[in-house]
Amino acid sequence: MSRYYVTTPIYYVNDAPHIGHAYTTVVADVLARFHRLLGEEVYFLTGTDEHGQKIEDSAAAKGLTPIALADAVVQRYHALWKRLGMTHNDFIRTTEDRHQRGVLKLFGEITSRGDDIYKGRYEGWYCKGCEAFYPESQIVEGKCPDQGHPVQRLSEESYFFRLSRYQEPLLKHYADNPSFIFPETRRNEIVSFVSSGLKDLSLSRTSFRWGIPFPGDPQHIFYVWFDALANYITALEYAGSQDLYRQFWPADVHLVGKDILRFHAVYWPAFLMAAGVPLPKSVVAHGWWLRDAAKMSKSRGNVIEPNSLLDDFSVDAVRYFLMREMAFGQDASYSDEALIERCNSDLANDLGNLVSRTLKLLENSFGGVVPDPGSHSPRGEGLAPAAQAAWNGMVGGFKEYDFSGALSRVWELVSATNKFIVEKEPWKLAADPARRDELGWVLYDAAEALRVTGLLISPVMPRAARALWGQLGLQRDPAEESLTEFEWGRLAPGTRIAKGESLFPRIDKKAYLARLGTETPEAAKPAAPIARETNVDEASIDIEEFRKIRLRVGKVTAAEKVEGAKKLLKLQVDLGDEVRQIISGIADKYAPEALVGKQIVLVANLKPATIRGVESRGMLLAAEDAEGRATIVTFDEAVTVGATVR
RNA sequence: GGCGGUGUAGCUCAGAUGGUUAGAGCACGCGGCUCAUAUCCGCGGAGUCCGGGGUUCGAGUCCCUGCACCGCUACCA
Repeated sequence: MSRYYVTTPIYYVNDAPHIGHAYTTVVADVLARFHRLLGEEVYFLTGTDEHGQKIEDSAAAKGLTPIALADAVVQRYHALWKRLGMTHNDFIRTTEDRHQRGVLKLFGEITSRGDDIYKGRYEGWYCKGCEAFYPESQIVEGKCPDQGHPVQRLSEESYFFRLSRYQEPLLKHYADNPSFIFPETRRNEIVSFVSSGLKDLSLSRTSFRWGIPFPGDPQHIFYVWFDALANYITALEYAGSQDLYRQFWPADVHLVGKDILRFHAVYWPAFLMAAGVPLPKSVVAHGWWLRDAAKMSKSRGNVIEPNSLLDDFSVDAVRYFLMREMAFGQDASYSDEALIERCNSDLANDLGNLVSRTLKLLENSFGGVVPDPGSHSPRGEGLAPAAQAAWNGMVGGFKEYDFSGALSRVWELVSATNKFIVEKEPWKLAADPARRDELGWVLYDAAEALRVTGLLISPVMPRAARALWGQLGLQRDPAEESLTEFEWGRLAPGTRIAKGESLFPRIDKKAYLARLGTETPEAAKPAAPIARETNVDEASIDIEEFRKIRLRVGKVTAAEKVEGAKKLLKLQVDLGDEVRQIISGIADKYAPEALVGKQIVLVANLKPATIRGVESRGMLLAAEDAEGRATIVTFDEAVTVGATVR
C-alpha cells in the first residue's frame, strides 16, 4: 500500500495559536484526509517547539518552570486542533524523550561521518525577542529589523555546521528534483539564495539552558533549527524502534509558511545529507493571511483569533473558507465580509439549499425513498458526466495544491445539479402520473449527485459531508469511502432519506458585523489601526529625544573607496578633538578626492558598526534624491570643526 | 543595487505550447420558476488584458523598455 507522510511545522509555545497556525494545520489535515480517501496509508504529524531562551524568559517572568509554561500552551493547541477536526496521527513535543534522543542520534550520525561539526566563536547582534542574530547591516538604530526589539552585542563559543560544503549538493538536488520545492517562485528564491553562497551555520548556544545539551559539552544547548527540524524524524521513533521511520520516511510533504521555507529547503536537507538520511520528497510553502491587505500582527491588533471565528462559524465553514479563498502559495486577505460571502453564497445558497430542495422533493414525491432511476442514468445522461468532471477536477486540483480550483470544480457540479432541477421541473413532473419514471430518474440523479458532492467535499468539510450523507440515508461516513475511481450510481434505490437540519444556515451579515461593533462594512476596514500605527511611527519626538542625537561638524581629511564595494567610501573625519573613520554609501555621486576638505554633519554618538569589514564610527548626513543618490549636507560658510549642530 | 514574481471586469481570481466576438465566482440590473435556507435558473451591462515600442497574417499570451506593487537577497552607515 502506498504511504503518505505529511507534516506541519512545530509551533512555538511562546504564542497562542493564531489563524496562520490554523491555516497550515488545516491544509495538512485536508491533504491527509484526501490521501486517506485515495486509499493511502497516511501519517500526519504536527507538534510544538518548546525550547529556547524566549520560553525560559517567559516562564521566569510568570514564575513558572519552562515545562509548566509549555504544558499550558500545548493544551491550547490540542484544544484548537480538536475543535478544527484535525486528524493528526501524532503530536510531537520537543521536550519529549523520544525527540531528545532523536536529536542526539541525528547529531551523532553527522559527527561520526565526518568533520561537518566544528567549534568556533559566534559574534553578532543578538535579538532576545526573535532569538536570532542579525548581521550588522540589518540593525536599525540598535533595534532588530523584524520586530524592533533592542539588540545586544554577543559573542559566544558555538558549534558550527559546515553548511558551506553543501552548496553544490543542494543545488544539484534542486536541479534533479524540480518538485522538491513548491511553488516554483519559492524554488527560484531558494536556488538563488544557495547559489549566492552559504555560510556555516551556528548550531549551539551557551546563553540559555532550556534545551537539549550537546553531547560531551553540556555548556552548549542545541539551537532552535537543529532541534526543531529533527522532529520530522524523531516522531517516527528514529532513535527507537524505527518502525514508523522505516514505513514513512522520507516524508512526502513538509508543509510550511513561506517565512520558514529556507530552514526546510536548505538547512534541513543539508543536515540530512550530512547524516546520510534520505531527503524529504517535497517542501511546500504557502502564503500568509493578511487582514484586509495588511499584515497581521499582535502590535497592529488585527489578528484573527481562530477560536473566536469558531464561536461564530461552523468548523466546516471555516475550513472551507480557508481552503477556498486562498490561491495556494499566494497571500490572501481575510475579511469578515469575504467569510460571510462564502458561507452564504457557496455553502448556504448553492449547496445547503440544494440539499434541502432535493430532499424535500424526494419526500413529496416518493415518501422519502430514493427512487429507481430506470434505464436513464448510467449512460452519460443527466448528471453523471458533470459528476465525473467534478471528480476529475477535484482530484487533479488537489494533487497540485490548487484547493481553490478543486473546490470550484466541485461547485460546478453543485450548479449543474441546481440547473438540472430547474430545467426538469420535478414539481411539474410530479403532477403528471404518466411521467413518474422520468421524475424518478431526475430525483435519483440529483440525490446521487449529492452523494458524490458529499464525498468530494469530505476532506475539506468532514462533518458536513457526513451530515449530508446521513440525510441521504447513508450509514457510512464519506471518510471511509474511496476516491480511487469514480463510480456513478452507487446510491441504492430504496434508500430511505432522513432530511434534517439545514446543513449550512445563512448568516445575517448585517447583524454579524454590527455585533462585531463595526457599523458598516466600510467601517470594518482596518484603515484605522494602520493609520494609528503610522501615527505612532511618524509621531513627533520631544526635544529630549532629539537631544540624544549628537550632531557635530566634521572636516573630511582623507577619503578612499572601500575595496570591492561599489557605493562605499571610507572617510577620515576630523572633529577637532578626534579623528573618526566612517563609512559612507555615497561613492556613486562623489569621487573620494572631491570630498577632502569638505565640512560635513556627523552623527557623532552612533554606535560603531563594521561595514564590509571596515569599522565605521558615525554617519554623515545627506539628502537622498529620486534615484537614491546622496547629496551631502554641508555649510554655506566655514564653521568651527567639531562644533555641535542642532 | 542584484535576482524573481505580479499587474486581466467594482471585488477575488482563471486564462500550457500566440489564432474566431477575453472568462468564472461575487456584486449590480432585468426576466423566469416556486421544490427549496427571500433560495435556484436564464439574460444583461461593464474590462485601453499597467504604459510605450517591436516580432508576426495575427499577442492578454513572445521580445525590448518604462511604471507600480510584492518577495528573496545585498556593501542602502
